Amino acid sequence: MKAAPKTPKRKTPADFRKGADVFKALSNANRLLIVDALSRGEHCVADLTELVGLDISTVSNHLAVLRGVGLVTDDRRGTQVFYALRNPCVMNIFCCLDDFHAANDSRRHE
Amino acid sequence: MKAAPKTPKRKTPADFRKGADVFKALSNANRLLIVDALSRGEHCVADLTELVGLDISTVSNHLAVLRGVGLVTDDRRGTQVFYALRNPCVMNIFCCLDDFHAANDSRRHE
DNA sequence: AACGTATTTGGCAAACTGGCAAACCATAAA
DNA sequence: TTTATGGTTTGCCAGTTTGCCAAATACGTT
Repeated sequence: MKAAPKTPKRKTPADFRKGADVFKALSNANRLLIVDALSRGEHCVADLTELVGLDISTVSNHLAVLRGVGLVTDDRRGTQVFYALRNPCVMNIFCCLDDFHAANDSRRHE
Repeated sequence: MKAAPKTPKRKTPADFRKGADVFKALSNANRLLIVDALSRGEHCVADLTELVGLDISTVSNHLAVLRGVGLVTDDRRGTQVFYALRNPCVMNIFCCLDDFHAANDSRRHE
């Protein structure tokens, strides 16, 4: 059941702003590190804090940014909160990025 | 001839920084507008300037940002400079973004 | 109540933003 | 050479944002 693409192509200024916000959320190395970790499964905040090696409040803020644009979900279970990627598409973006860099790097020594 | 993936998975901090830079370049609505235009074919700076409706120097700066991370190429032909997407992958990222938003939006009214 | 886990808030220096204008560079035409 | 056209670079701006931490707060379990 595919959703009907009521707006086939034309993008509005709001669309671009929305897209820009998502990219901005991804424009930080530590947040990318977090997303990468989440791409391999859900993690609680403490885990992610250890991973990035910053204060837990800082990590919580990073997670809030990712949540703000809908990239991740939070699920409280007892005293812990587990984060996960909301959408596998994010992984695609990651793959695209890899391809992009690979292509550009190979182009370098032509 | 596929390039040998010497580094199959492990991402380094530098990788994340590099990725973050690309996303940062895409984290502006006007630049997104430009990329969208270029996704439909090359354009000279004057065209793009008319499209976004800003000073040509501003547009030139935006293009410099996109060039800086390798997203676009510039090709001088006479007195004009034509810009184009360096890599079709960028379009994939765009598509992913669309899917992402569509998925999130549909989730909104569940 | 006390503990463990996470979020919020406030503060900070540093970096960055997006835009314009003016000066500058490069090519083509007169 | 001069002039015109098309882009780029640089300087500048006020304002915003960044990323981080520490302290205060909230939530849940024991």
